[in-house]
Amino acid sequence: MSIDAWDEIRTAYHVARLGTVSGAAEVLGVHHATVIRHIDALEKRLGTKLFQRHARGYTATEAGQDLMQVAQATDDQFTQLASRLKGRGDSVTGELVVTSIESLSPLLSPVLAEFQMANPGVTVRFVTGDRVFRLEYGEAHVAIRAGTAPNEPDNVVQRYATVQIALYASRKYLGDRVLPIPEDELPNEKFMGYENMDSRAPFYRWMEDKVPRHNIVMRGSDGRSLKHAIRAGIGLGFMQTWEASQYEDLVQVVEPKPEWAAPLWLVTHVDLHRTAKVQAILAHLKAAADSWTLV
Amino acid sequence: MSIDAWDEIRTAYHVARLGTVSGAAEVLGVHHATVIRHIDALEKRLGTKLFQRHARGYTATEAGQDLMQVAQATDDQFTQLASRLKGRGDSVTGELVVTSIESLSPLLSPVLAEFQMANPGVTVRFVTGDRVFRLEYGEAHVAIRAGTAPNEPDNVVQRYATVQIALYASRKYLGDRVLPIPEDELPNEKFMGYENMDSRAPFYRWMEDKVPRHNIVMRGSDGRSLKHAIRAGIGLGFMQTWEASQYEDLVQVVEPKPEWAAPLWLVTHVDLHRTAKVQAILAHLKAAADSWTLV
DNA sequence: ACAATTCTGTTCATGAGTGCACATCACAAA
DNA sequence: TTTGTGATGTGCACTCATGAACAGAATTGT
Repeated sequence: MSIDAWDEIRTAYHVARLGTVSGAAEVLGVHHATVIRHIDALEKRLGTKLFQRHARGYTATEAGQDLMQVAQATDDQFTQLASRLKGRGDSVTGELVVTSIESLSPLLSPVLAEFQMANPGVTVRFVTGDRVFRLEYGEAHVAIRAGTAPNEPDNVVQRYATVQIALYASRKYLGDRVLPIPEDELPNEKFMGYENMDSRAPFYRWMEDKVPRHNIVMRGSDGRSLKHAIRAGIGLGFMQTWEASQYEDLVQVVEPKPEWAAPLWLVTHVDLHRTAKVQAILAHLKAAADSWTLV
Repeated sequence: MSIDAWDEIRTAYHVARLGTVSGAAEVLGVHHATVIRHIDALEKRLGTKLFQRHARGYTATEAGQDLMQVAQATDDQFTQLASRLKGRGDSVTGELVVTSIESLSPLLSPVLAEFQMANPGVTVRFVTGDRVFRLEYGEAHVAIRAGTAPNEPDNVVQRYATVQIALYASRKYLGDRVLPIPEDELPNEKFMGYENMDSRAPFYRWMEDKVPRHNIVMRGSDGRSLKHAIRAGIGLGFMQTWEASQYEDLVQVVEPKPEWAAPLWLVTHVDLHRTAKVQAILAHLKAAADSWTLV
């Protein structure tokens, strides 16, 4: 059975500490009648006299002194807690959880690593997965979403960068073909796509639209395996321009189309958005985006 | 700067523990609106978000988890305190401070020692002194007072035993005198008295009245030295009958007079009177008095 | 797909707790 | 002795925190 009158204990603590009801009332910022009532209620609740009353003030009994010691410790702990929380709100320390779809991982990882090195006090956790991590359940501080603008309530959404998408193939696949390949001949090429058909990404809808089923020769569930397949020369596949540019053996078969481009969104929960830590990572992400050449 | 909203912390603790406002409200026995208000107020006070709100409930942020740990410890300590105080009210343990005038020390000491052996958990402190120890300042649990009935407020006074006083002398002083000495010849004898003249004890007023100054040959500040002086044969002196009867060499010169008798009073502070410890010592003192043969 | 349940969040009337004023008492100083 | 100060204690008016009711939203069960 726990005590459900912490404020009364706090009142009793100050009375025991100062020795008088009036003094405690002044410190607590309440009327001395309130202090007396708190003491009476607490003694009734505990079934023990905590103080001996006399005209010069209240002196604590053994029980009262015991309570004072416990309350003293509590007061110290609460004070420490308060300063700790105040400091935490203004400084970037502790855990920082960032989530995004898996395909943005190679883009974001170095930025996050950079952020961690700039803020040694913070532990960055970068979680990716097929399921959407929900900010409102505290699963992450920041989410980088792609596609249509998310409009969940209680989430603050900011426009971020835009990822350009183009069609790539390896030199091995192309051989000595002349580029560019005319657009109306593209459906005859072999393609690769994602495992889950319900991907609403515009470039995949373009592919499902234009390319006959039998020419989609491979599907993968993650971007890494698709990338390897393209480089192995199985066929054409969509890639982000910045990622493809890192590989010498990949050739841009079709230039990025505006309708393929995927907008990115920075999403944070409203309860965490104003904290220094979240603001810091947002600023860092934006600064990194400025140095990107995605177009 | 300490926190002055312990109840709000308690509320937040239960919210963090249970995960929902409704659940916390039920445990706390308050309306869920109250819980929401407490959380909002506490977050505003601390300047930090403690929870992320969503339709399924509240999940604690890092700050909230920190608070929960501290509050958990506090709750444990308060629970322990409560059970400790409850036990203390019903059991006779800890310190027991008894005060009386110094002259009652030989009468009470063995009784208190007996009480301590019957209650091993208690530490008896028997304080005597010329100054009156005040119960209302918590200086003692029980006082044994002599003389006129004390009527301090907030003190509960009970009639105790009556100490009989008589005039004694040693055989050495009396020699082969025939007893009793006629009352009108008593002023010619040598007397001993207390140092402080303002003693309002009736037998001393009798002495100051009847005996001329030059026959009061010695004054002492404590009973022990007077007792030794009487046994050494310096003169006559007042003693309590029960104490004098323990010494073979002392002779009762004048029988105890009713007007010399000193009534004893058991005095306790009203705030402590109902505790088991005080009740136990009072019962023990009364039982000891029943076995006395003071008359 | 729809209903039921279970949360949060807000508004408004009410009552418990608070503040005020005054009485009382004890101690100290003039 | 008297006066002044500073403490506890108590009745009364009032305010603020609380509780009730309702609305909205999301999840769960059928």
